[in-house]
Amino acid sequence: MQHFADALRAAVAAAAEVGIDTVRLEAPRDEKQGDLAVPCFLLAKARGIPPPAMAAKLAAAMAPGGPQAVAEVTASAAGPYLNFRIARPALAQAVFAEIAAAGARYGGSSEGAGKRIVIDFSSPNIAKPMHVGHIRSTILGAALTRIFSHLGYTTVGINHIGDWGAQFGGLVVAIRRWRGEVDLEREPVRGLLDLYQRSKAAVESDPAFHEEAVAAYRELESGREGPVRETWRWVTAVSMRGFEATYKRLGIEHDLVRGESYYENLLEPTIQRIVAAGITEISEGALIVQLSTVDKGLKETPCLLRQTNGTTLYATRDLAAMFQRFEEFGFERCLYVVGSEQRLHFRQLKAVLKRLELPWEPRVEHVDFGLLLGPGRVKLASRKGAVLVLDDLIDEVVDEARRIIQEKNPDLAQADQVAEAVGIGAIVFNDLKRERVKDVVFDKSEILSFEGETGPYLQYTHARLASILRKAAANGEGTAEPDWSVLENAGPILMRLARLGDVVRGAAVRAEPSEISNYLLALARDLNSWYVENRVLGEAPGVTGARLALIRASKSVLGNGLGLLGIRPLEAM
RNA sequence: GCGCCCGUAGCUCAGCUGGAUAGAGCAUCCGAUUUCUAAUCGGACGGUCGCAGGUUCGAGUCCUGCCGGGCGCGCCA
Repeated sequence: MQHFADALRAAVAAAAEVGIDTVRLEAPRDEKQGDLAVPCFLLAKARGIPPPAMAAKLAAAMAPGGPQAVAEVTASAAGPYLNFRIARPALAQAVFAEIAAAGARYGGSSEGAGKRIVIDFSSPNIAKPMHVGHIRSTILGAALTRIFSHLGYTTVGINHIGDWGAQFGGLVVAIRRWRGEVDLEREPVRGLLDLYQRSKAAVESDPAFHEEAVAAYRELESGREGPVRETWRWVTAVSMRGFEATYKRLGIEHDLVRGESYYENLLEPTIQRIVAAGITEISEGALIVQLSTVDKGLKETPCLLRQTNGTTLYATRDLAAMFQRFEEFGFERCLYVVGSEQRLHFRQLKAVLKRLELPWEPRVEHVDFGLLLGPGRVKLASRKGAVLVLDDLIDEVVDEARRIIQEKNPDLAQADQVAEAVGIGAIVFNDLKRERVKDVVFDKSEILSFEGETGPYLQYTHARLASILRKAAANGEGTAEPDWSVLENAGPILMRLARLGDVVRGAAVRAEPSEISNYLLALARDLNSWYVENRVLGEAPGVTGARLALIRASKSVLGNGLGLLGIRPLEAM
């Protein structure tokens, strides 16, 4: 397919006598206008003729037998536009050949070979179960990891779990005092959550508890082995086991699990390094870096590295982690998949890197995303009260999927596995279908609906394509020489199939998986409409052959795209 | 007050680096199943692209101002 685009640009450049870079090839809004088009405004200006005249002149030059004719392509002028239509048989064969040759790699490339992308995602806090507030980072980060891998990058997914901080002093004390009151054996995660919440309250209301909590945290920070550290380790291990189970369900893996505690010993060297650079100052007893010289917007918000009481802060730990990551991985990009409420924080970190004059500062990116809102657009706060545990949500959606399968396809084999995949597909797609920056209103009824622009819709489309292929194989159909002329009406699908690589690349550049989601929705819509009108099986052998080739290629592309998002393509549902 | 983000159909959103009559899904209404899975498909209804200027041959897209909503703003993470 690419060779058509290249040939067309070259031909237009030659016919218009301009440099190839001034020729912009784009997809017309309306398919009827053509497969590709060149608006002739700029070309006309360069040559001093009116745009419609330019378009007409180019169309003539590119007519069959003309000096710049491109094989299999018809050029026509429509006002100031030059439209191209690629002959369907040639287009179909080129696209299908590419898809078949690349297989699971289709849509990918090797452009990232030898380059590393660090992706910090999910990063839940220990002692609490993962709740719905964590799904965005988790699902976005996992999708980005797959997208970059598909483009040949070496990805390093890091789970920066929150396993450090003063709150663990309180938790340790709560465990010490009340461990007999909750079931830490059978339901350790829920038990810990209970104790965690009680410790939060106790720290505020009970001065004695507060004092003990502070002492416990100091003990933890000291690095000494002992009961406090042992308890903390146990909490970490229990929590991680819970997270791992959820990740496994979602098909998500991290390459490294490095909590905040990992950087414990790097904090002082990090501070020393920044102090040595001479950019720090003491303000109101705290060690800070002024940022206004590199970012005017940060005039009133310097970066705090050390509190008056001597302890470090969030920013200190993140800076330590950034330095460490750059030294260890020499990343091409380092992505932080973290909510947009932390924009200021990351802007500050980048400003510190700028003040240090580190050339790799632009490679650090905050891949931010909008808020998760509850019904009525109120913020779904994790600290107060009832939050929806992620596993419970998954269970609920999977149950609904199972119910619908029972209703629509009671004879389906392996219905439980399919229900799991459909339920998870619904949740994952719900989080990837909109632009990252958009807030997500957590609407359970929407997640439980499997109609319209949903993961199950895409999986259903895929399953139907699979079903047609299965039946064709069983009938021994599709072996005849395809009659490509019957794909005359499949132009939009063919052009779309050809575009996956561009879409994946764009999604990577902008760290925006929704671009793939929207592409897949459009592809599925095209396909569902198409095969209603174009019967595949039982037609003349050449007709069936050509249509089967389209189905096969489409299934492959749809499957690849779903895989990138983290949704299982299903053979039946 | 300052900084940043968002503002397209009743609701939720697409609209690629500005380009040809602004597109989907949901909701509402009508229709399609003797044939490849109706978790589908077709049709109808529905839009001064927040407002006002500006740049441009051309602006939903770029610039400025305003309005509305949200997030954040030194010793939490």
